[in-house]
Amino acid sequence: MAHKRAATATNSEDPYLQIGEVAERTSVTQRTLRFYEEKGLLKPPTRMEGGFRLYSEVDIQRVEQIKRLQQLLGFTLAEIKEMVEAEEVKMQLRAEYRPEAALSQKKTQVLRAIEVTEQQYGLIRQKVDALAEMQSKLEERLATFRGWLDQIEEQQKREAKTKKETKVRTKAKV
Amino acid sequence: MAHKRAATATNSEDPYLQIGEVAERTSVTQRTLRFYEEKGLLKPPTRMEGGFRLYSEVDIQRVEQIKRLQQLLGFTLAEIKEMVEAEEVKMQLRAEYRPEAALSQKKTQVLRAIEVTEQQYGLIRQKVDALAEMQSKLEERLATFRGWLDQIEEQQKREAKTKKETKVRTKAKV
DNA sequence: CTTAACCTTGACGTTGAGGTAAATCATCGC
DNA sequence: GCGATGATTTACCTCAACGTCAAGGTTAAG
Repeated sequence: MAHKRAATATNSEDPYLQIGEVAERTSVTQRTLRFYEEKGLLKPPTRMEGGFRLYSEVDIQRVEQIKRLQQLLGFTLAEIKEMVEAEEVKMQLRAEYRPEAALSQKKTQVLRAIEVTEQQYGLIRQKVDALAEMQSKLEERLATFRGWLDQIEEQQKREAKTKKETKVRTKAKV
Repeated sequence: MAHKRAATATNSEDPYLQIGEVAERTSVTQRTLRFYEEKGLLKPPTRMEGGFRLYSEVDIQRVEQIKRLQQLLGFTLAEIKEMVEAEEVKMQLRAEYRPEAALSQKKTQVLRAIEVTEQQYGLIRQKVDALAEMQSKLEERLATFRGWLDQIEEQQKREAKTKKETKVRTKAKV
């Protein structure tokens, strides 16, 4: 909390971030960041002479992506690593996309990228489908419950009017 | 594999299943079944005198539900336990839904069930939304890649015709 | 009755995803 | 140059979600 070391450690171009800042901004611990690096989920960041890690905005994006994949979608870190590597392939592709390269070679790269992306797409679709099904089941349930509730409330009204005993007939498939 | 003990252990009404059968049919290990029981995810099944567990079809359904929640949605067993307990509430509700009960009491129960279900619904919606976003991003990507591919292929055709050197201009936002 | 195939409980092992602690080095403000 | 704060590594700890023996009881077939 004390002496805020400027976000830019070397006063060069990009605002480089130290591990503490990154941890704070992404809400993961420093340990986790090092762990991800260890496991190949984050590429080893540049360092300053002292050995301190210097992260970029891109790294932050990646951490956030990892968190989403993990928390919302339940991927394991191993799976995420694969996806991240695929991402890497795409990035490389983009970086190396120079007209000078042989066309056939570029074609191969693009094809590869398409393949990888399609695979990811398939995975996500599967999950979406499964979720959609659960969702509709829950909707059905809710409808049933609400129906019951209506009947009960109507029944209550009627009961308030006539003190006579009445039988409720509200049995439905849940 | 040898002497197939009949699926019905006691020759009473329902076809009760032993743990081995259940394991096979649900593709989880016996250990996992006992583990789930230990953790309260499966209610303790009935036993025969020897102590052998006797499962019902309902138990199988539940195991499959657990698997879906776990694998497709990345819920932890603890979370699943909560959901399963909520499910239990609903089942109880259904079972106890007799006209004899006080109306106000029934109303409370139904309200509770609705609340629980709505919470689950919200959880699922969150995930669906997040997934939908990733999905559309991937679609965008695929479109971009396919565009590149088209350009490359056209380029190749042109190159085949004229041996003249040509510069490709295909830089897009990924 | 024996025996193979199941089942029981229990205890310890493993893997994934980190947390915590200790000892040392680096930086910054002064 | 000093001291506080923060970073680095190394090492061990934890919790979840099972796997894997171990030691013995149960059941059906022959």
